[in-house]
Amino acid sequence: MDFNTFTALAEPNRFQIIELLLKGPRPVNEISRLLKFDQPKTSKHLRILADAGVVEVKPMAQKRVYALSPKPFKDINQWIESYRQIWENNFDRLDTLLEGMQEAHDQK
Amino acid sequence: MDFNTFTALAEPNRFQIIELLLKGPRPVNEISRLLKFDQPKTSKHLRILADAGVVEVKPMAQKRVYALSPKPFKDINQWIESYRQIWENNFDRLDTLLEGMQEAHDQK
DNA sequence: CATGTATATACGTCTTAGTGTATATTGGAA
DNA sequence: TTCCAATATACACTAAGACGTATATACATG
Repeated sequence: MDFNTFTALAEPNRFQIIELLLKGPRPVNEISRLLKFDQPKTSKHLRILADAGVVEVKPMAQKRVYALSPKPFKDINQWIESYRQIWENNFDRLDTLLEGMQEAHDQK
Repeated sequence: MDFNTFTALAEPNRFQIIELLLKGPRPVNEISRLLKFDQPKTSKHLRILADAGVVEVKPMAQKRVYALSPKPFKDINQWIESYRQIWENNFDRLDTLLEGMQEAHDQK
């Protein structure tokens, strides 16, 4: 799991952008207008999202249309999925807890 | 969706802690030892994780055993799930793209 | 090629967050 | 109560990142 994805999501402004782009691709000026970000701010966060592989760009004339990339969503989904049995079980694995205590004891 | 969860996950050291705790609850000294973090560093990141609701503490004598909380996993799962149809479809919604362009045009 | 529109980047500033060291707190045992 | 083990916190320092302003680049059109 690549936590650049999480880094990208962990910033409020970027999260807003992502939630907006979930409705569909948008050019920069529209993202700016709808989220009330000035243009450089929008571009900079889009750059970070693009570097993290969260969004992709399609040039359309002078405009650059940004769209979400499915990969990070699939990554997160797979990560969550791979541990599903554990967290769906509410982590109440008392046995592993005791095992942990045992290791700590051995260390002394 | 609460991106405090993402903030908690987005830091490499904390992510390591989470991956360790996925194997089962652990007391602080064991987390320190296994991840080669000094003790204050471990405690501080655990504090952040606890504040974000990602981990829970159970005092056991002098030791404090940390365990993952299922809630953030369920939250992330639900978030991903709620948009599954969109990202599984690879976001290729050209119609919404055109709709976006239209809005931009209306603005002028 | 000159101009306007759309977007990206450079730069200085400020804030946030992580780190290491030292110290405080908590609980058990002698 | 005194001592030790385990953990938490305070503080000063540093680095990363976000912001606003100014400027550069890209493309279309006349």
